[in-house]
Amino acid sequence: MPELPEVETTRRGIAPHVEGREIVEAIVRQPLLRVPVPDDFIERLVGSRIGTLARRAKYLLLPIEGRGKGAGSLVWHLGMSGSLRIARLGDLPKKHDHVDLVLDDGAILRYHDPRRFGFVDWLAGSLESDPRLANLGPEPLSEAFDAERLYRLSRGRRMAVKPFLMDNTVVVGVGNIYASEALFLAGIDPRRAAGRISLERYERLAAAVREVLAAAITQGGTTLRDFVSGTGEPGYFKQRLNVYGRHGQGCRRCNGELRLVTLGQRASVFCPSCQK
DNA sequence: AACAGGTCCTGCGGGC
DNA sequence: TGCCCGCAGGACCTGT
Repeated sequence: MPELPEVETTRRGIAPHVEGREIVEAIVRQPLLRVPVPDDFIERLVGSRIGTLARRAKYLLLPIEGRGKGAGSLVWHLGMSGSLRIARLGDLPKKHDHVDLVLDDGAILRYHDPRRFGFVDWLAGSLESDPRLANLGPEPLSEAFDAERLYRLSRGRRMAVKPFLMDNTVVVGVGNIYASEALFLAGIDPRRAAGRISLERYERLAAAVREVLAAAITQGGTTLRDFVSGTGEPGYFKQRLNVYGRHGQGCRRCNGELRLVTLGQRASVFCPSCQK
């Protein structure tokens, strides 16, 4: 479900409700997520306080200002179908509401994830000490991400540019929706070999990635089925999608029929006349 | 019944 | 031979 804009929307939505609050109760209804909820999850959290939320790639990071057992962070990933939102005492958990953190003002941070591809894990040390976070590429909205990087890392690579753009060691946070959209905006055929794209065209692609992610964050993310922000609202970027999910329909630029192909096991929609 | 927003692992083939 | 890389395919799970 969530790519970078949805995770960032979640972070912004829940932050005002959880930062600085003490966790008074932790409830784990289903510990078997992609990574099992740690055995000492509850004892680690109860009585601790939540610091300033951060995001790295599609991971949400919740600093835990621990007491006896020491400080650390929760690393929370929403997988394909996860969402974190604020509930109130008395809001009964629904099916697939796997984890609750009950806060000292009665708010509840509630994790919902039907497919259970997401997880919440405890990280005792620095972010670099977690292998999941250590080898990530740069944030797409940071200075470290630019065309020169895309160009350099792609030389000699025969894989299609779309899966290349979705490689977390190249740049983080770009999933199937926004990779498709950025390639449309840049006018690049998603099937083109990554190593055979010029620096000039990567300039357009890097700009398109930044543009589409920033616009999606502004719109509160993309809601395809069930994504909701931390406060329960859907995202409105779906109305702005040019290609994702629109195969068989007309291109918004040339009105030609959008085509569907599979690249790296993922559906990929593009306009054969606008994307070369 | 196929397909869905994401990672993680295995295995193969090729180059050194 | 052995090791590393790039890449493809499958696995994980439930809902529609």
